[in-house]
Amino acid sequence: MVFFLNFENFLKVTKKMTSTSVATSSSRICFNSVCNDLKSERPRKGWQLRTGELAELCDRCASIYDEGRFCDAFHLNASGWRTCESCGKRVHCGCIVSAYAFALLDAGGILCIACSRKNAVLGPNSSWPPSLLFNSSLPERFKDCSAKGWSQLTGSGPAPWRQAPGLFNSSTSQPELHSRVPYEVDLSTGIDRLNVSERLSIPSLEKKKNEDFPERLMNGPLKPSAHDIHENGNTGINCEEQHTSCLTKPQLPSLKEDSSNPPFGLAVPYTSIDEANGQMGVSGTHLLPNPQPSLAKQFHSNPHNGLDSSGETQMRNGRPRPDGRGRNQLFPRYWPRFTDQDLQQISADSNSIITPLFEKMLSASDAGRIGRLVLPKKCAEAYFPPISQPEGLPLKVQDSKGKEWIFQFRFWPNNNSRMYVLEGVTPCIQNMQLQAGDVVTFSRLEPGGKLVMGFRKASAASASEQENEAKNSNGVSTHGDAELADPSSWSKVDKSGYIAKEALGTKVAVPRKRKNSVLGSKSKRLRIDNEDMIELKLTWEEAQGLLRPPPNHVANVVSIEGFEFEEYEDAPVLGKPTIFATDKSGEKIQWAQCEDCFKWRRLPSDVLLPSKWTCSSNSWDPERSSCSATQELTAEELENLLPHCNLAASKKMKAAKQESENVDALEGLDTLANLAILGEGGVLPASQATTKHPRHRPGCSCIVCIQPPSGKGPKHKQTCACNVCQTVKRRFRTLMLRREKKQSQKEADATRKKQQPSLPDKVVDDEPLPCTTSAGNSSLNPEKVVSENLDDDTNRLKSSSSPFKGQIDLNIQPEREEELSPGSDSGGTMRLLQDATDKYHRQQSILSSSGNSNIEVTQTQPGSGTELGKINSSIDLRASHRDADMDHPAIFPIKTFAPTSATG
DNA sequence: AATCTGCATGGGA
DNA sequence: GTCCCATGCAGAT
Repeated sequence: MVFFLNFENFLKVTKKMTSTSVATSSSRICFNSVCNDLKSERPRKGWQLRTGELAELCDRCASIYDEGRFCDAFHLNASGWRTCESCGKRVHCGCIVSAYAFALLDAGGILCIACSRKNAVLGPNSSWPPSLLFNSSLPERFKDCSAKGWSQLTGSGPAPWRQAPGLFNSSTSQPELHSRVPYEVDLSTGIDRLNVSERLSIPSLEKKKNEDFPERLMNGPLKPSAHDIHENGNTGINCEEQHTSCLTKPQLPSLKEDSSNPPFGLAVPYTSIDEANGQMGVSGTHLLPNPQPSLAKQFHSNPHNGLDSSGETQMRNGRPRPDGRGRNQLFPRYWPRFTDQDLQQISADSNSIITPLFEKMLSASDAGRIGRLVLPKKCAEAYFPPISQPEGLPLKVQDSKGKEWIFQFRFWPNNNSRMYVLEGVTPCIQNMQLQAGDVVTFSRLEPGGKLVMGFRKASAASASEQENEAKNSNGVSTHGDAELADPSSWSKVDKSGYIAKEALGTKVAVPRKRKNSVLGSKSKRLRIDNEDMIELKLTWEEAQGLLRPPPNHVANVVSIEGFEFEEYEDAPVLGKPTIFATDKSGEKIQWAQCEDCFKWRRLPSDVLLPSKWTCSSNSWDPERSSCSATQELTAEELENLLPHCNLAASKKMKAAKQESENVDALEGLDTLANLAILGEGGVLPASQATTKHPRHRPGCSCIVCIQPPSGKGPKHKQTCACNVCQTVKRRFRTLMLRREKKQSQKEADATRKKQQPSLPDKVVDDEPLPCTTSAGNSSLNPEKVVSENLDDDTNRLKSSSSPFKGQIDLNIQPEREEELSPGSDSGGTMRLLQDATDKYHRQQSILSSSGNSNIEVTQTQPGSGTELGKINSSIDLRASHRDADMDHPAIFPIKTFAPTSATG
């Protein structure tokens, strides 16, 4: 059994070791347990001992060792010989000397190191009980795959099991961390290394440590091992990780299990923490994740190799995992999805082996300026050093470029649990130019166990997640939602870089997760739902309205989930939306609207206008190069001419202009993006939203802030005259009046509809319309909602002509958007009407009886002679849709607006 | 005032 | 109901 270190040999080794390193230096006897020759004056070095020193051998043994024949010579009769599954060569798998001479196969059996390397699937046998991995002074045949990485990467000297301060201590780059860090941690071992004195000086630590350990052990990262006993007996810091899934489960002794019951039959005595003396009397055999990178997929297929007791879990999972220790405990969304490129990116050294550990999509918080990256708990506990103190410890992480970062790995107590974070990630995040939605990956670089942090931009992440999904010929994912949600994932645009992410970032910076994505199911906050999709569609329609093909380029039209997007071979240009048409003579022309007077001017079809264009720039028609000149188009012609989407964009542009105080400096998509985050009253948030729900200031009276979370806490009083309550009450009145009107004058109403068949623009309430002409009313009037009186159609019509008011529509009930959206539920209008009536009566009762203004109003406007009138909206203040309200404040008006033609 | 820090909250699984 | 975790938020700096 490969893993069963021959106990006899083990004892010999450990005997030698316990006789200490002295044996290697002071003893004159060859360290080889079966050799009693005297060392020479200059003893030659053999394998590495736990102390970090090298076994000193006599010349003969050293020569044999160097030739890689040590086991052949001295362990021939020992147990543990196996045959390489590939070349058939016999390999001794049962002693320290041969620790790196072979690699364990998941499917069972071993490969000699040569075959292992040749196949590039397994590194040196990281599956060895780490306590036995003495690898600094291996025969030449092993060295490249074993020890050198340790010293090189950790800077901790040749002994891998020794402290690797270079990995985790605060180092000189962050001296301030020193004081905070009583630990020295070797990430490769995954265990924090308390300086002995400090460890001892923390009485409660061990207790906490014990608290830590069971969970840790269950996660597999830590297992008591023997070498402390044999070696130091005091520090016990020589924790090693178990580099394989093979040992995960069986080597997860509960601390309650006695060390005398070494699981898995490993002939390594276990001890648990020395509770008696409070010392870390035992070094954990740290269970490292299976080091096999994705390259070794074939070896994951059969988890049962007789050694892999974690195969149970693996089988349960039914899927391979790059890391056997933690992955089975991780949510799939954290499963690393490294591509070979990722791995290559991380490891330029072809000899290095990357063990994907986990990955995480950056949340807005993670990518924000706070610099705290929330770590998935299980991942943190599985792959990061155990920490018992909230302060945690510094963690040295190398990025894919080799640059080292030091983060503070810590946790916060949270609901009897912990919340693990990496602090101080901002520089790294910025360095990588990551933003919310991008994916950071954590992997382990072997040998050396160095923690490596990679990343995938959202586009890459999307691509990688959607590997199996069809891409159209232009490389644009057919999944329009996420692609559209994140411009960075829109390859063409992203590639061009013409559309700065910032331009759209306010709307899309948050991770938009794909439906059905394992990464996307976690948080509703991050999830894009149908409503968002509608919003995005519209938004991108608008965006498309602003995109002009680059000169001499013709846009390809790409259909993504039913929506057409223009795609340009070259970078698109942000231009003023215009309307292309053909005049009576058949000449292609375009109509552009002046930013100042809003009159439409005829222009040649091939001209490209800046996003802000005025009559004065109309060099093509000198007669109309002034705003005072009359418009060529009649209102009627314009009405027929204006496409909805262009108008929407146009109007937004105009709205933006009129809101020049806030958005003066913004152009093109910036304007759109900022419009999208206009808050109540059309006020642009002071800072770009990094979260979907921007932080509000005290005193903020927006619908979000005036409501306690989840509707708890004090409610509005009946006499409350706040904006919201007034609006709600007004809408009640409106609804009531309408209902009465409709019920009592049904026929009259029908007659009126017939009398106004040519007014398809008759719409409801104050909802701005996305596609009305932008001429005329376009002011962002924050008082619009309040001041409006919707009791009559005239007012409705009037108010409806406002294209955009930059105001949250308080009548929006996001979760009902779908069913209420025009066209989506034409048959349900009456039902909704009934609902509204019921709710109204209910709320009236509530209002009159309790003064509680937790009002849910459903306001319904049945079609007024046209289906476009079927716009329903509702408000549920009780529910206080914090996120929804603030997430898309400026979008709501778009979503529920029925398209309508110009009203002049 | 801005930023940092530690914890609380609440939606979602 | 529990747990996770994104993010809010209040106090500290």
